[in-house]
Amino acid sequence: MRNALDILKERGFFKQCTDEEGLRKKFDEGQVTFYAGFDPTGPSLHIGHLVPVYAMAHLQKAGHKPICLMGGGTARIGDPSGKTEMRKMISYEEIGRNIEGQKPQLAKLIDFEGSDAILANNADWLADLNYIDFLRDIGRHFSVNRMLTFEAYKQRLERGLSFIEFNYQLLQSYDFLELNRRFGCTLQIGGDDQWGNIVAGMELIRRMEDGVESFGLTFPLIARSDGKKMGKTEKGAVFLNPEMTSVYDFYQYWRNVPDADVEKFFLTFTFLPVEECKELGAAKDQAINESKERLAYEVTKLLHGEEEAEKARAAAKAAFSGGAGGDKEGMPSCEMSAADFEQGINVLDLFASTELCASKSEARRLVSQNGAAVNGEKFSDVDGLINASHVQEGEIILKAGKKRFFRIIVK
RNA sequence: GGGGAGGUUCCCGAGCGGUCAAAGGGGGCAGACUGUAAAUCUGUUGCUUCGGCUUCGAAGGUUCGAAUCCUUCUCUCCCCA
Repeated sequence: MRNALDILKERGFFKQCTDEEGLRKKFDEGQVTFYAGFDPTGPSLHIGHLVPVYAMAHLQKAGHKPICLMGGGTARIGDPSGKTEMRKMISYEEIGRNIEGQKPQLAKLIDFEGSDAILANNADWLADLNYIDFLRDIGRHFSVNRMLTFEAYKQRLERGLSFIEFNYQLLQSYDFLELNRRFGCTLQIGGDDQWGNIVAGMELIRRMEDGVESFGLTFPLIARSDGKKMGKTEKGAVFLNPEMTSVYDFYQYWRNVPDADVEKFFLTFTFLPVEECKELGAAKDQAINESKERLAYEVTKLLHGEEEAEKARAAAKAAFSGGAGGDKEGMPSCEMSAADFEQGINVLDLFASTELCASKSEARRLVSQNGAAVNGEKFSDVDGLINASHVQEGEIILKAGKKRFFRIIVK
């Protein structure tokens, strides 16, 4: 079997490693237990959280043992790495709900059922820590001088850093130590912003466990070539929970990715062979456009299942190829009664009642700027009415701009 | 605890008694161009029954009139202890 390190490298999951040769050897020798941390500060993971999950999936496929560490304890504090603001504190109760929400999402990519993968929660050992004991046993191994040299803290020193956040590194290091003791975990992986915390954890293990060796590996932070934040849209993050981000929107996110990112996204977010990813990403013009359709389908299939992916693809095709034919099932929609259309409904009111427009003013703008369409026909009369004559085959398709569709099912 | 600087529309940031729904930039939306890409250009960007209505940390007050002045409260940042 190929060394897991090579797999990560060729798919773009490798930024730096504390001891590459040592880790390579370790991977060759047998199963390595590794972990990555997740912050249950929200009810659902979003696309931006996925990189570590994919990396874990690759390592698991290569025969290694993953531990997903939910930061049930640390979520109450907030990691200062890469952030300029202190995070809101949330209750244990909310954290518990968040963990329940995220678990099945992790399971889409990581196999918990038929394997020895572990889902841990650091609240188990952090929640009841004794402050004095912790300072004595753990705190004494940390040098403030040293911590202040870490990039994550340096930046925050200018903006302000609370003592609580300053302690994050100790807690994360302690996590690594605990996982090492409990499960023999010897490798921590994470985004490159975690480098400092990972290294600190390794050092703690070395000191407290009498020279036990551990490793750290980080992946590059995945950014979009257009500078937009990964997984963020105008509407906000693209979540994995279909109630927060519809499968259709999820699909559309990948469908609309910049050309320059296609190869990278295939490598990172699908399990297609490397060669194929490169080919798909190297395509030009119409061909790369088709690559994006494939990308959207593959990623949607992985995270929402084949059936949902088919629906989203069919809905997108139906919407973009002129409206006729195709399955519109996956398109955002609502139901209205036929009686509502007898008198006719003002276009502005209708658009404003859907997710296409947030207010009537916005609808007015849209219509007067010639951005609205009904059943594929431009509709620019602000005072126009939508009535029964617009109902075609029991539905009305509204369109805002070039690619936002909404389907009204008339009963 | 003492002193100072501030909180403006999605974000940054002007405004400092009327001409302010509030400059400018970013972002967003729409149009043109395209490939459901990028870049570019143009328009637009509080809500509205189009009469008005609600916004400038919160509550009061002064004024014909306040984002702009006064009082109290609150939050943030900085300096000193």
